[in-house]
Amino acid sequence: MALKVYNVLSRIKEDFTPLNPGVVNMYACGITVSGDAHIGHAYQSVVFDVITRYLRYLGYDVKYVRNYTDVDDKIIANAARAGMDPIEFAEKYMAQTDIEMDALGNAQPTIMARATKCIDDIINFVQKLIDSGHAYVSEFGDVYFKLSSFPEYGKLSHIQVDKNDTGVRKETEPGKQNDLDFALWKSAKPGEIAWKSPWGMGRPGWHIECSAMNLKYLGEQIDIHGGGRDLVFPHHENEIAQSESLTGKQFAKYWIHCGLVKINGQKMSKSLGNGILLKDVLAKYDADTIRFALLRNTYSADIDITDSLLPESRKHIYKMYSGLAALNGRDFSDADQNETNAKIDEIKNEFERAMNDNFNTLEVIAAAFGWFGFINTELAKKSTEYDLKRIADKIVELFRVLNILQQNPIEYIEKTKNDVLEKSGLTVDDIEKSINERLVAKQNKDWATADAVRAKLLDKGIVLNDTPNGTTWDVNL
RNA sequence: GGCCAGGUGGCAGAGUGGUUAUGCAGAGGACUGCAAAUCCUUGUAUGCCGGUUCGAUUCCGACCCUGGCCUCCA
Repeated sequence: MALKVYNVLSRIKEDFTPLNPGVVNMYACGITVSGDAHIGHAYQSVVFDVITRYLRYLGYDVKYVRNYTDVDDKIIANAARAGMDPIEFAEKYMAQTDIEMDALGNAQPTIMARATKCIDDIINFVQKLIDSGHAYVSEFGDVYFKLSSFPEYGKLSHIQVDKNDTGVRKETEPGKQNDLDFALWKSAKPGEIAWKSPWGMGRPGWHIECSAMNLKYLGEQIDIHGGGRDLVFPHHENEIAQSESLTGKQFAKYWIHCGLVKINGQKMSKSLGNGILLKDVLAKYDADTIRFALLRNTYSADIDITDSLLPESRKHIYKMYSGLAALNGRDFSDADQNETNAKIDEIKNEFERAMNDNFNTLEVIAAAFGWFGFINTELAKKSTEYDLKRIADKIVELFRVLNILQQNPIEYIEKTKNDVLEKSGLTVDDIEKSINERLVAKQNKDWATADAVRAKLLDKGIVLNDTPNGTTWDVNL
C-alpha cells in the first residue's frame, strides 16, 4: 500500500518515489503579501501542511520551504496608498499572516523564504541565464527570459505558445524581443524600491524568486513543487523554464496543485473582490472547524465555501469531540484486547488507504463518520467488548495528520458552551434553575409548562435532553 | 481561438469494469410524557448517442452542457 500522487506534469496518479530514499524536498508557493490573507491562502496552506504531515507520518524526512513574495507591483502600490515603506508594509502583513497561519493550526514550514532576502541569489541566477543565452538585457535595463531558448516551454500547462496567441491581451513592454518573453529583472522607476544589479537599479520579476529560492534552499532538483492551480500558468511554467535552462536537469519531480476557492458557487478572485479574509473566518470559527471544512474536499478540486459549510463543519467537530468526551471516566478494563486491536488495525488501514490515494482527506473524514458511529453505538450498549478508549486514542493519533481533534475534548466542549452562553446572555445557573423548574412541572405532569421551559431555552441555543439519569443540557449549534 | 476539468440520488460530493461512499435534508423505527440527543433501517442516482465487454456509472469515440485557465491571483 504505497502512496500515490497525482502529478500535474504527467497528468496521472504516480507511485511516489522521492529522488533520495527517505527524504522529501518540497516547495510550495506562498503568498504575495499585498494585504490580508484570504480563505484561498488558508486552503492552500492547509493542504500543503497536511501533505507535509502525512509524508512525515510515513517516515519521510521532509524539508518544506514556503515563501513570501515581499516585493512586487501591488505591494508597492498598496504601500504607497497606506503611506508606508513597501518593506515595512510587507513585514506588517507577513507578521500578521504568520499569526493567522499558526491560529489555523499549520505547522511552521522548515524554511520561510523571502524574495528580498535572496536578492543576491536572484541576481546570480539571472546573470547565469544571460551568460548562457537564455536571457537578455533590454536597452531600458530590464532583463527578459528568452522563451525561444527553452523548447520544452508549455510542458506543465500544455499550452503551446505559438497556438495560444489568439485573444491574449498583449501588453507592449518596450525592449522585449518577443511578446511572450517574461521579465526576470525589472528596472526601477524613479523613487521606487530598488536593488543594485549589473543592469542598473531594479527588482526581481515575479517568477525568478521562486527558482532562486528553490536553488538556494533545496538544490537543483526537488521532489514536490506545489501551489494553487492558478499558478500553473504562467508562474510555474516560467519557473520550469528558468530553472531547467540553468541546470539542464528536471526541476521538480512531482507538481501538485490545489483547487481554488469559490464563494457560494462563484469564483473568488482579486478582480471580483469577493474574497473572504482569513482573519474574519478565524474570528468566528475555531481551527478544527475551518480545517475540517477545508479538508472535507479533494484538494485538487475547487472548494465551494457555501454559507452552510462552516456551521455544518462546526456541528461535526462538536459531535466528534462529544463522542470523545463521552468516553471520559468509562472503564474498559474488561475489554477484549484482541478484538480491539483488530478494530484499531482496520481504522488505521482505512486511514492509510485513503491518504495513500493522493492525500484523500475527504475519504478519511467519510471513514471517520463511521468510526465515531461505531464508538457511539458500542457506548450505547449495556456492555461492549471493545476498549473504546484505545480506539478513540488511535483516531485522535491519526487525526494528528489533519491536525484536527487534537484538543482536550472536555475543554473544547466547555469552551464551545461558554461561547454560546455568552452570546445568549444565559449562565449555567439560569439553565439549572430552568431545569429544576421544569422538573417540578414534569412531576406535576404539567407538560405545557415543561415544554415551554424547554422551548424558551432552545430559542437561546440551549437544548435539554432527558436521560435516565436526569436532564442534561447542551448547546444547539 | 488554444488548453484543461467536470456532468452521479432532493442537495452537496467521492470511489469503483460486476455487491456502489459520506454528509445534509426526507421517511420509518428504538428511546421519550412529548421531544432532543444517539443509534438502526430506508430511498426509481451516474448528461445524450454509439463502441469494446459475458457485464460500464467506471474504458474508447462522437455530441450536448457547465466551469476554469490563457491578465494580478493560493
